[in-house]
Amino acid sequence: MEALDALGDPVRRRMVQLLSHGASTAGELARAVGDEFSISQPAASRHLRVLREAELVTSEVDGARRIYRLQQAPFDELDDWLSEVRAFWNHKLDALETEVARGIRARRLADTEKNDNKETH
Amino acid sequence: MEALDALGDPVRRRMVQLLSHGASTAGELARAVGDEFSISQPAASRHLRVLREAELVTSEVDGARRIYRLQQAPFDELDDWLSEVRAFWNHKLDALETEVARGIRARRLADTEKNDNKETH
DNA sequence: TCGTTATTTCACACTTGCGTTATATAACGG
DNA sequence: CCGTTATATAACGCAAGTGTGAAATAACGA
Repeated sequence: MEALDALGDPVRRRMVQLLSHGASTAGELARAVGDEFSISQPAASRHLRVLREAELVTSEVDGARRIYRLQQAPFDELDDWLSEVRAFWNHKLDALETEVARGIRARRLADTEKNDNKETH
Repeated sequence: MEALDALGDPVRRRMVQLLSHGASTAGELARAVGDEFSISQPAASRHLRVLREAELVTSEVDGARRIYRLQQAPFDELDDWLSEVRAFWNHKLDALETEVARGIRARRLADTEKNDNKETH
């Protein structure tokens, strides 16, 4: 799931989203994200490079411009990964509860939420 | 899709995957990823914090230990995002091709793949 | 109550990533 | 050919992320 590495950035996610509506040129993409995120053309170009290297997109030369297109495979993989992860919600009970259930449940209600919030913040 | 920010790290992805098999304690998770990625327990704890703050997991106090659990909502959102992106493969033609198709198609075959590889590397 | 176990936080070093401006390429339209 | 347009790369600064060891907390078990 190296695809997720590349998607860990809002600019690139936006580019992917834009590309999901159809192929686009580097320039169009750069202008779009440039407006939305206030970044320069070279910055956008760099993001495109990351997407290319992660093989989430391909670029095709058309004269002086490059046409970018989403690539299917990595998104299929991502979907598989997600499905695998999400599959567990079909279980009613999970591993740890089964193993060490005794002793845990008793103390739960008291300290759960508030403690969690305190330590997170 | 801030969830994707947190998932842009292999250690955290592994943790999520482990948690998808059922709840687990900070210690168990730390040992698991510690072995696989050779990182210390505090490092693992920090990753758990990121997951917590992204609300991909919740932690529950159980005496001296913390039980971590996957949270459903963010994964549902991720799934929605992915579906939206993937939806475009149902189209046969995309925006740019429709607009500027003339002149593009002609040159395609020649320089596509090799140019792309050269510039990517 | 004390040593141990579980986990987080702190302080800090180091690496990585992202943005910028300037510059290099290359194709276009006259 | 030349100026313009489209993109990518280079060089560099800065902020963010990640790792480490040490220390703070807190519950546990005897």
